Amino acid sequence: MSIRISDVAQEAGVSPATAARVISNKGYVSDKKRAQVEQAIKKLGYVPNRIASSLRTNKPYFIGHVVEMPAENPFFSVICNTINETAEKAGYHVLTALKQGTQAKERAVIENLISLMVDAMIFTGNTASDADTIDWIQSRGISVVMIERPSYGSRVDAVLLDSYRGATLAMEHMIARGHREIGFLGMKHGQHEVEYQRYHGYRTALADHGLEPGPEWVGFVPDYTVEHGRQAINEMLRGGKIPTSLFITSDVLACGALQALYEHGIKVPDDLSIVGFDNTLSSICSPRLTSIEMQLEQAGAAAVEMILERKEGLRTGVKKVMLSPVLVDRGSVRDLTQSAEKT
Amino acid sequence: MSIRISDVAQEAGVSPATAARVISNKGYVSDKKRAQVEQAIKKLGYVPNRIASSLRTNKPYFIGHVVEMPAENPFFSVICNTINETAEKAGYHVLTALKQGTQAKERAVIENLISLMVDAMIFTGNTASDADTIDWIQSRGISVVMIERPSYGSRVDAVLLDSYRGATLAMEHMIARGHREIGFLGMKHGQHEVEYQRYHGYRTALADHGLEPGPEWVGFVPDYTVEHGRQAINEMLRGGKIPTSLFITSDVLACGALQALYEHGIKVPDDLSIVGFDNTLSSICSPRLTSIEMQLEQAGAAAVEMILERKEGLRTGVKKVMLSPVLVDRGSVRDLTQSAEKT
DNA sequence: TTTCAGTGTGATAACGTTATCACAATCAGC
DNA sequence: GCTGATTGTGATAACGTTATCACACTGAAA
Repeated sequence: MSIRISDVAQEAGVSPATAARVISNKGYVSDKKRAQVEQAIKKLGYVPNRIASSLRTNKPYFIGHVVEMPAENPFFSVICNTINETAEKAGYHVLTALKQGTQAKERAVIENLISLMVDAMIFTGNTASDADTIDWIQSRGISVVMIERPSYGSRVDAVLLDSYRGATLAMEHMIARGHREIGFLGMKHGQHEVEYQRYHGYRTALADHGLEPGPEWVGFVPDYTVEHGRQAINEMLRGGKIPTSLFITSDVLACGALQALYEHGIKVPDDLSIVGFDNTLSSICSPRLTSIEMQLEQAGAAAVEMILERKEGLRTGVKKVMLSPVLVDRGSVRDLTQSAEKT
Repeated sequence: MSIRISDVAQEAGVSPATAARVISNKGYVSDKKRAQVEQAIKKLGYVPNRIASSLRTNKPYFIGHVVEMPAENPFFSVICNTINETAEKAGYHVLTALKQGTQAKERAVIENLISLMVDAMIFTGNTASDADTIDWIQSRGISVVMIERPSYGSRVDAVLLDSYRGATLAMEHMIARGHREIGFLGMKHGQHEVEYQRYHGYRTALADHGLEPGPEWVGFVPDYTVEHGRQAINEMLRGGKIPTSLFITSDVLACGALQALYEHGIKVPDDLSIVGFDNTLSSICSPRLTSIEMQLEQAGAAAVEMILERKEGLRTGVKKVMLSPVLVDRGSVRDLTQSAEKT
């Protein structure tokens, strides 16, 4: 069924060793024999068997990627795409393992990847794995990179997205445009450091300007889904008085918010200004929203590059990369300073 | 570095063959030795090496998935998810290969998957590969399933989504609610059979009711993107008179359309009714749209099951599965018959 | 006691690749 | 014509697994 390197060698009238040298471009081969082998490869349609090669060399060129990918939220699929692209360029193949949340499940996924001999693993988003598991993986010579999972201390490489800075950018944007009544919609931050940073950035920015949010303008949801965003805003609207602007820490939530506002006939940005977060759906919804680009593409690429660095022996110490977010202005924040002049 | 089956055997005081029997649950092993081996596995943290196993058995339990996944359009990532899930349940691992469009690129991706010894390949969406390439893959004993790629005739298994029926459902929904002026926004259908079916369903439904669309109400875009949807509607609005409803053959396009309408202050469904297609973004946008659910989840699962059928020798002939779409009503079509009564 | 099926165990040889040898052959410099 | 480096080639042994033998041992039927 499958064509082996020895078939190629036979066809070309050389030894398997010589054929192997041609294929891997290593060692000395005369021009004549090289040409013979290349022709045989073409004729037989030979494709090297990477599985056998992996086994022999102990270098499968596999990177495992553990991630949860909700269909509704493109946040993670963006990272998936860049990881794949960057890895492919370096000759690695990405084994994406979609986990389902629980710790036991994640353990199974990790064992699966180990059984496939992965050179490295990337973990994206929230995890249930404890530090012992991470140690166990690393003890097998598998390098580990965490994306947006800051809680493992100094034992692993990590790519971090500066959520605090992101929140600050959003707030500065709104405050500079004259907003003083700024609401917040985000995710409950129990152990979620990242979520806390977004809220913390919000409160700090307000405090820096001597502002305090009305308590009815701050909402927390258990999860980033459209439906939660919708419900939260509906509840806020039931309260009566609304702020002049809202900082929403996820575009998915913001989409839900826009639905509720649409139903109530509240225009964005005329009646209410909004800044979203992560810049994933903000160019899809209507109206398009000003949002915080968290550099997801760079994050995926950076993770892969950190792995390559280690593989090539360029680095042994632990490295943390912190990416700086950028505000993408799509005009969903009304300029109150201008309109005040006009009236 | 890695713990081998022989290490487990030594720890348990048995031969590697016996340890292998315990691990693979095949052949006779006494309860006593089984217990010893199981304990040794636990103690050493042994994880079987699937690469070696694949090589030996010639059954890697890999399914390759060739697909293009634009970040903006969740259509394909939904299919990815179910393929992964279904395959994982059957003990297969999915190698997702993101292709970049050109024929040469797709060929490289296919060779890559062959080198990984995949048991089967799934192709989703438009491809550049010709029939020869598909024959070549199959000649290596690799089974092939096409999702939403109808043009290969009778040589390969395929999962088809009934676009014509989907269009019919959308049209019946609008016509039943009294709409007679129904516009169309879709993709150019050069060789794209699927796209043609959607347009064909639209025209046929109209004709069945003795209707003809105003020519300025029919738009074609080169690609399913938000921006194209937006531009197309902007152009339609420039024409002046608009229809009472629009059938848009992709939710991504519909999202762009909603942006244009929002900017012009045209309310959905009060001023204009819309039915979307594929039901991917229609619960995210505002307002939420009535859309045609194309059964993407079932499609992915069906593709995997067709592969399993073949592997288990339950089938040798070519099989085509046609999935029937369903309309999901989210109220984005105004009932003109009722409002006529009211006035 | 012999026979035979069933139960239990270990040695061994592959799967397709590649790293490491060993050994020629060539050619320059003395 | 000898040394030593460079160039070129093939045999061979692994990588970790598992399928196939071969060979025991048990208990029951003849």
